[in-house]
This record gives sequence, C-alpha cells and structure tokens, in this order.
Amino acid sequence: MKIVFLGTPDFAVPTLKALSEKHEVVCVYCQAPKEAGRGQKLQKSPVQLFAESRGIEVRMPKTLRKEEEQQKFAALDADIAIVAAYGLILPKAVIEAFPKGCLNVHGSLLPRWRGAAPIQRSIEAGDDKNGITIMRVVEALDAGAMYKKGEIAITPETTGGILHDQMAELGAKLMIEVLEDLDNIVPQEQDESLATYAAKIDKSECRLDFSLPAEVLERKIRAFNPYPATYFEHAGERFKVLEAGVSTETAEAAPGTILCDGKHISIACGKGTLEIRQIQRQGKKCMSACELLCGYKF
RNA sequence: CGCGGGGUGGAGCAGCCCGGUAGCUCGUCAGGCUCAUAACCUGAAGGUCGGAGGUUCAAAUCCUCCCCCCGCAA
Repeated sequence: MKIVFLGTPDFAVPTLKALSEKHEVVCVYCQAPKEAGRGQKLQKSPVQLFAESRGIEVRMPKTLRKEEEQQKFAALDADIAIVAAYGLILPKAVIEAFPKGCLNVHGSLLPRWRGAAPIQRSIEAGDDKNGITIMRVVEALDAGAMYKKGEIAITPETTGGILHDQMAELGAKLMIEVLEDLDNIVPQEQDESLATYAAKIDKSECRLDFSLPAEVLERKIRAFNPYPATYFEHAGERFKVLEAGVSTETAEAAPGTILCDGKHISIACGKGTLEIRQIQRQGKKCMSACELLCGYKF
C-alpha cells in the first residue's frame, strides 16, 4: 500500500518503522524542528530523524488548513494516511483525501482516555490496564470507529516511560495487522457514554501535594516518571521524585514533614507515608535515597 | 549567544571566595563485640582532585581553553 504517515514524537517512530518495512511510505508529515533543550538549539523531531535516515520525503507545514497544503497532500495519491501523535488537528479534506481514508494509533482503550496524555492518566488514575486502539480518524477528537485493540497490564511497577515504550511497540504491531486485514474488519463505533478525557499534563501538576494520600502521590510519581517528573521543594531547592513506595502507617508529623533515618527518606502525607526511593536534586543525577543521604542532610 | 548547578578514593558530598599535610557519610577488606544483625567498636586498603596550558617557591583552590553530566525554561 502507498502510505502517507503523519507523526512527530518517539511514540510514532515504531509505527513508522514498521510501515516503512512492509509498505511504501511515500511521504512523512511531522512538526518542524523547534528551539528546545539547553542552549535553545533547533531540534529535529524523532520522526523527522527517522524518515531522513530512510530517505523518505519529509514535509513540515505549520498548518494543514490552507487549501494549498491540502492539495499538495492529496496530490501524493496514496491509498491511506496513518496518524500517530502528529500534533495537528486534521481538516476534513485531509481525512478524506485518500480512498482508504485515515487511521490513527491511539494510546488508550477507547473510548476511555481520549486526548493528549492517555498513558500517564491511566497510571495516575490507578487503572489496572491500558492499551492501544487503532481507529478511524474523524473530525471529533479520538472519536472514530475502532478497528482493533490491544491491552497492556498496568502493574505496581509500570511507569509512564515503560508503558509509553510498550504502547509504541504494540501500536506498530496492531497497525500492521489492521492494514493486512483492512477490507475484512468491520469497525466498531465508540460508545460515547463511556468516553473520558486524558487532559494534557500541566507543569503545576508536577509539584507533589503532601496533603493528599500517599497512595495517590505514588501513582502520580510513577505515571510522571521519567517525564515530566514530580517534585517537591526543600531549602529553596527542587527535588525530583522518580520513585517512591507507600507505607500505610500515617506519621504523627504534619503532611510534608521529611523524616530521615540515615538510610531512608520518608515524607508524611495526608494519609499514609511516602518513602522516597529515587530522587534527583537540581543539577545532580538521579540517585537512591541512600546515596543522597550520604552527602546531603535534610 | 536563553538562565543556572556540577565533575574530589567504589557511591554521595565538604574543601575552592581568603593558594601551602586529601576531610565527611556510606561501601569494601581484616579483626573484635553479640544468641544474632543492615546494629556497635577497632584497624586497613583505595584518590593523575574531568582534561590541557598558564601564574606561583607552592594550585583541588587563581587565570585561559576544551570535554562530560544535570536542573530551569522550551
């Protein structure tokens, strides 16, 4: 099949890779390099880097709303468009440009967790599973008919980073399977009454609020690991918390009080206690609580 | 030129501003104490102080350049 691929971040790369090995990817659309990182240098997106390494044409329009861009898109004369975390809303003209339409790989078991951050939100909410849905792109956000789903268990060890990587691989696998059997699958409409939304993560959410139960904070720490990562402040410094455990015994100290015993860092919460396992001081690398305490006293 | 922190025995840090014997916590090894222990006591090993120049009688410490790591912001 002749495919046009639209995607930008790491999440999209496995799917693009799989497609490029099984089909003819005639063109890749992604977000243009942006100033990012230390030094504010222009950085190409993972999808752009991959596409260029494979010699695939890359286009990076700022918008697809202009008729001119839509015509250039349609002129590619592909069979189908595949979308994976592209970052732009697709106009109707683009969705309907090719005979087999437009398919999306989404990181949740739709209709649960439509939206921007399904991976982190599912862990944060305490779900016992999440997964991938391959579905048709429609004008409404993540609301198209579903072709195939695949589940991934969320365990007490599942972090946002781990789930992200598992999802990216599963998404690629399922997309290939769907394309192989495209004409025989009857897409299933989503039950709108079950839809939930995974809001984009705001920086302000990353600060740990110790008045909350330790259990809730631990889930957020896990969901936000490694990015964007939770933190608390102490002595004017920011301490990222990458991993923590929950103790059900509620400390007598006020929420937010840091309790150290030389090898362990515990923080009193609204309910229960959080034992910090992996922590990172600003300017330093991530380290275990024990290591930090060797050289730093709270 | 976006802002900033850091690279010191295996790990985490202090020392640097006010140059002159390498320090602390942990770990490791040996011995001791103990019913026992991740606890305690004693002792030991282990460092080109990121790299290259420069200043100086003398540089971890001052100056210059380079390499690497990280926080913010995006």
